[in-house]
Amino acid sequence: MTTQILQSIKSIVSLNQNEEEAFVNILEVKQFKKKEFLLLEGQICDKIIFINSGCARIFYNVDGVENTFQFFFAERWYTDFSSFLTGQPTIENMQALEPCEVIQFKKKDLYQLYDTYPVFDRVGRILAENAFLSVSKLNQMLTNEEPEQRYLNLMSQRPEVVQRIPQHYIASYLGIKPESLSRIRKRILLAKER
Amino acid sequence: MTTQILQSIKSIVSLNQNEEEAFVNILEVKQFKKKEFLLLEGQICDKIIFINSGCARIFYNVDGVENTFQFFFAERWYTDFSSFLTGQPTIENMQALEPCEVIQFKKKDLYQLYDTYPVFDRVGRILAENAFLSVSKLNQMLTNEEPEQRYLNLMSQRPEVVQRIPQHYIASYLGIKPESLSRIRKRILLAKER
DNA sequence: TAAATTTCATAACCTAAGTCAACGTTTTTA
DNA sequence: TAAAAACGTTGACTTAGGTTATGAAATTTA
Repeated sequence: MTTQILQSIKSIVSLNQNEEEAFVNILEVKQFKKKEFLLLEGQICDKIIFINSGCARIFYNVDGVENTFQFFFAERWYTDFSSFLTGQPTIENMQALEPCEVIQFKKKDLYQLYDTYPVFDRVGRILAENAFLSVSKLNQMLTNEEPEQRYLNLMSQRPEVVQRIPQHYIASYLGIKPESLSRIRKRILLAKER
Repeated sequence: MTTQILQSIKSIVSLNQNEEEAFVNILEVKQFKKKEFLLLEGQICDKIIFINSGCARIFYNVDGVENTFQFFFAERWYTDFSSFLTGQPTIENMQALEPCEVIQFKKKDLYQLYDTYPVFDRVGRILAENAFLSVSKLNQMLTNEEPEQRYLNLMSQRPEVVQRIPQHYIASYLGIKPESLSRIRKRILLAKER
């Protein structure tokens, strides 16, 4: 159950037996059905989530319109770091798109680990840095790429998104309507045939 | 010269005299003329910049097209945290839009401070956290807002941008062409008249 | 301060995305 | 497994932004 998350941690730092046990002790395994919410806007995000299996999307809700901005698959870490840091309610929603098994742990337990085993400071810092790099990259794409180009890049760089995620969520991720994505796909198909 | 940056630091942590002197010792004051580059793509961003006066923009260069994604004024911190962390060359450009006086310090000097005075760990962490919050907010805007709405928000939330920054840079920040911003401004004006 | 450059606005036309509606297919659920 | 819901495509039409070109005003620079 905890094999994957331990492997992920150990790719960052090496843990001795005490440290590993202490870490495993704060872990909680949870199952979510399709469409269930792993995180709901308004909640305070006081946990860090690691996805064992399944996939989920993160979206903002603006006047009833859901703007998807990221997809997460197995082996990926997630927290709304803004809410996690500030203690303010989150405006992000995380929803299972397939049945999900996740491993999560609480902020307060992590902070206790920080105090007992300094090695976890480094884990926390690196997770935070990765979160930063991930959002920065997303912003780069949003700033520099048109929807059609983003879709082409998605196909080549993250094929599992195009294969596993329903198109209307991908459209939302690209900042366009499902009808427009449908047209883009048609354009791409026609271009290929020539 | 160093009054503003010290004040900014002291709003985060309190420093004793030794710590303050050690910090002031790593500071370097620099002047930039209008249009000069404080950071150029391809460089490794191994410094943190604090703006004393003037203003600057950050942009990506994509096939000769400059995509502006942030403006900085006095009292603001800047580093390309991605390049700073990874040691990879930056793809960000920082260009003075007005004559600028900045205070900067090097990564290696900061890391020495970390080792000597633990209080600076907290400074570094909080600057990093703020950097994250800032990119998250940008992501929110890019994901949730249309150019016209973003311009209206810019006018009310950051009037100094609209007042001091040439329109074609603002257009780029909004992800549109100067001609389109001109039309948006006209639309807003007409709407006001009614 | 005169010339050069930059900035901004506007017009005409083009293009991609939005909107609305219809319809067939796939998936979910009772 | 039958009915309901969700999903994806297409068409007709609208709209916002892109492109190209022109010119005036403001700012910079020599």
